[in-house]
Amino acid sequence: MDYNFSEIEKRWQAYWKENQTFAAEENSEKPKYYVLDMFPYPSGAGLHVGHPLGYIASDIYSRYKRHLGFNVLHPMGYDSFGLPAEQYAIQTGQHPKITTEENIATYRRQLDQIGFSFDWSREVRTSSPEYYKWTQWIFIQIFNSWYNKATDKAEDISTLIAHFEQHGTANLNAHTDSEIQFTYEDWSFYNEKEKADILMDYRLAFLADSFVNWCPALGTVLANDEIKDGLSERGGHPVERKKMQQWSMRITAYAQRLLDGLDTIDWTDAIKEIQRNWIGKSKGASIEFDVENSDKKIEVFTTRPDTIFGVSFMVIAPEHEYVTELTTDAQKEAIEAYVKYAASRSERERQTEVKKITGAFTGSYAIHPFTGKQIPIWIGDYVLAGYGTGAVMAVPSGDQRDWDFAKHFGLEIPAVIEGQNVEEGADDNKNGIICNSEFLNGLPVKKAIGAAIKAIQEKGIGKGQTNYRLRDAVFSRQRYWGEPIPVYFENGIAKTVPMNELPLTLPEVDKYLPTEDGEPPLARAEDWSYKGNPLETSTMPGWAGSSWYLYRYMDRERNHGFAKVSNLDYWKNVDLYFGGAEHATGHLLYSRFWTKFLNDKGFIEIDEPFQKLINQGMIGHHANYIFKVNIELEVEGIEKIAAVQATNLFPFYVSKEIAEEYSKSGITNLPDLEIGLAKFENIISNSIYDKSKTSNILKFHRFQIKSITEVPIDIKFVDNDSNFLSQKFLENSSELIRQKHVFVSYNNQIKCDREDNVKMSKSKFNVVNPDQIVEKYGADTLRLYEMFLGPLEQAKPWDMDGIEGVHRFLRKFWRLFHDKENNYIVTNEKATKEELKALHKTIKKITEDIERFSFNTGVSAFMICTNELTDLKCHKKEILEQLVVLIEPYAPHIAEELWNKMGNSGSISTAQFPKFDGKHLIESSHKYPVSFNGKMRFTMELPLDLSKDEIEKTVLESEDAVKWLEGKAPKKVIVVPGRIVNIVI
RNA sequence: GCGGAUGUGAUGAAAUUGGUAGACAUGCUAGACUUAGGAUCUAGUGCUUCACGGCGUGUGGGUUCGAGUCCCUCCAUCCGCACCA
Repeated sequence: MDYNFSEIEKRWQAYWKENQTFAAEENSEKPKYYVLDMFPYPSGAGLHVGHPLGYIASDIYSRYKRHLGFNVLHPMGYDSFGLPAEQYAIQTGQHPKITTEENIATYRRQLDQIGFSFDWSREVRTSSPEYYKWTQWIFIQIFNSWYNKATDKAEDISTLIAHFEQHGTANLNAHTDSEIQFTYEDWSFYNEKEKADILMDYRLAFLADSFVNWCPALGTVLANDEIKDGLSERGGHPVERKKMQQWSMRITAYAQRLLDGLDTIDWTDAIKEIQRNWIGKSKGASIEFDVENSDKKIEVFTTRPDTIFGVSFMVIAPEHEYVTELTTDAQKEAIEAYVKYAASRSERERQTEVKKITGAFTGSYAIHPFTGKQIPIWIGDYVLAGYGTGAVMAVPSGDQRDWDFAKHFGLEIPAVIEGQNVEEGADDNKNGIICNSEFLNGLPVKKAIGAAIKAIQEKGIGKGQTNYRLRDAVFSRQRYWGEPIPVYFENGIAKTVPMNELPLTLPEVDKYLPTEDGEPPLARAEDWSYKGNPLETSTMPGWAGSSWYLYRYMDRERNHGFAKVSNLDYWKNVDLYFGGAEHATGHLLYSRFWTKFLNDKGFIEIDEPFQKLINQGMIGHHANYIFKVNIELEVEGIEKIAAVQATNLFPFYVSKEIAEEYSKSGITNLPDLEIGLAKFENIISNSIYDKSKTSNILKFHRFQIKSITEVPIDIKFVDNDSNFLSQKFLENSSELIRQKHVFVSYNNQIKCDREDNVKMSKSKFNVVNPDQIVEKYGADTLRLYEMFLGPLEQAKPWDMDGIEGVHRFLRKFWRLFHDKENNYIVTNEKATKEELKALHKTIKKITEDIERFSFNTGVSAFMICTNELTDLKCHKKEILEQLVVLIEPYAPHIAEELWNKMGNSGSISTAQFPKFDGKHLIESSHKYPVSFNGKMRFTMELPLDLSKDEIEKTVLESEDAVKWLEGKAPKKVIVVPGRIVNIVI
């Protein structure tokens, strides 16, 4: 073979490993450059072709920076706590630690064979006690801190205690949920528990009640996306909104700084906008409404206090603390039913299904603060409890959701903006003039807002206020496979495990499930206590470990706290960060929060973790589905068998066509029972199903289809063109068939449904693994191909169609150095003008493309250059040596090989990057496109030193121009020297 | 619903400041070499037309000598929305 990539790649990968080629230097004089990839969760499916996309891009940039003389830090690790390993543990009993280690080993092998220039001496794993010791340490730091708004910083809790001891809450400007005011004397009389409770309202990591999606049957809390139609995705159990005591992080204290920081970092506007929205700063007013015959006041926040005269009712969340009290006896039944219904709906559903308008009247009335009118108080699930005050003053003329609610329940819609047609819908634009609003009449909206706030303040019923949509982040997880929270409870008081006893390691448990009482899995551990006091049983969320890992990489010695101070000072923050945009509001916000916190406490100098961010697009792939028919059987002589049981007993799968046919038949009794039966017989005659064991079951006389569910099926079992389930799969004993699943088909063929461009995941069985590609074409081809697919930031489907072309290119590149017999043919001849032009054009293009992260056009540039040099029959070292350095970031293995063949020793990785010299590109003439009325008609080669007038004259006199002018005189001629000529006729 | 993005040949795409639309690949067609081709090489390939030409960057409009690029309208698709990571 001419270009023996597998031998070359293995050799150089071994060389890099042996020589620690890519280890970042300690105590370097060079300028630093820190390139980081979001570390992967090591899933059981292994690395798929989507993962390396970002890694290749970051690797190209890292290698490029090394050529420019930077000390590059380019590490990799694993975000190795997470649900999938825990799910697997629940199913199989295998410790997640073992699963995770196996998966990491696979990832490492796969990463190594792609030839990344990672500094593996700094690897981190969030699940290793050595690492999470410091995650726990940071948690304790946060727990022992409060936010002083006066200094606009997190401070040690001791300064707060000192303030309480001297002044009580007087002159305190803290970020807190507490409204309790007390004097220093009060404080001195509080007992330990009372003090602890007060401090808890100030701590940045704190215990509080939060709403969660509780699934009683599973005994666990579910994520929004684990819930489908109010039922758990796994098992289909009911889920309810429930208040539970949870650890939370007071990220809201940082809302303004998180907002301001966005202006200092180089991220895309899209991501910044998402974060701005998430933080959701809004200016408006908080207003308290009195309630008739009650001393309760309902507090609302509105951005439109100017529309206060448009309020015709109030809506409070079904979970609002006053619901019970506000409900009159007459409405009791309705309200209770509605509260129960609302609890069954997920927050997502409540936000999404806006057309489904539901609510109930409490029977109570609030009093309008200005008009004194009665305002009915409703509950409605479009108002979310965890959001703002959990109550809104409804202005149906100004807010579409309020308008929909009013229409649905026949409530009044008073107009407050001149010219408003309240029958058509709400009008939320801020350009109108206020009317029907007493003292606000005639004011434009923007002025009215100020006037309304002033009036509200004067009346003492509220004040102007800035609100943030951002909520405190729930930090507890009722799971096993996460960092234990280093807290124990002594007489009900939360205390942290002493620093010198960290890490608090995960205990062994008999099962990875919650206890019978619904306690998290850690409660199963024997003696899960600290000095006789119970330890916290919830664990930390996935974002804990990933919020600070960038600092751990800076210190390879792992011997100096969470990271060595001198190294923190040298590396500062990540210069260039690669990762998916899906982390926009999770990881990317939380790590900014922790960085600001660590900065406040003086542990680090920097304020933002990631200076520049690149979001690589997702690589999707098609997924295939078949349809599982869930039936209810009536077996001869026996009672009806329930749906779930029948399905398990006799599950069958059908193609999309049959599923649709079944769906159309109303999912009741099948009209063509015989046909249905015949299909079963057909299967049996095809011996897909064990006949001997089914004879009894088949004696049913009726079956009902209860539902049809889509089930993903491994793409490797499905023919790519026809979407038929492969014959092999049907014939051979597969896993599904071993479980006695039946496939109903026509002519023994099952056509699967196909969905294109789906995110690759183990659960969809559509993962494309890079291993076979590397084996067949080599890592350099994979690297180039992934870059060649399209713009890095754009989502794109994976297909293998173009990979041959990229591979052919590398072989063509190889042939610039070798003849047909694979003899090395590079010469020391002097390069020609054309050859230098081809090279420098490429140097310019490649440099610009890397700088703007346009790697796909970079690959094209290499192809063009190689094509040109091949045509020029150029085999000259003067040209090729530079070209090899140029291509090294993209295709490092072949570059190392050729670099050494050309007589260089050692690695190419720090060779100087070629410098562009414009003198090779200077042209003496330009091929001018000549347009008539903007349409290009012909081109004309003209010297570049001609003046505008000379160009115009020459062009107009040309034969082509005369033909196109058709004897008419041009109205206007536009000449842009060096570019175009446009003639207007 | 709210928020963010994307629409260009048969396909992945290119066109960096408004200046020759479709570079570079894939696929396809024809040819060469070959016992053979899933190897290699050559030519062609936006649509339409015998041709001259006409039409072409999701839709409709606007600005401009000139628009894929700027402005407005509508449509379609994808992504995120707080316990997936």
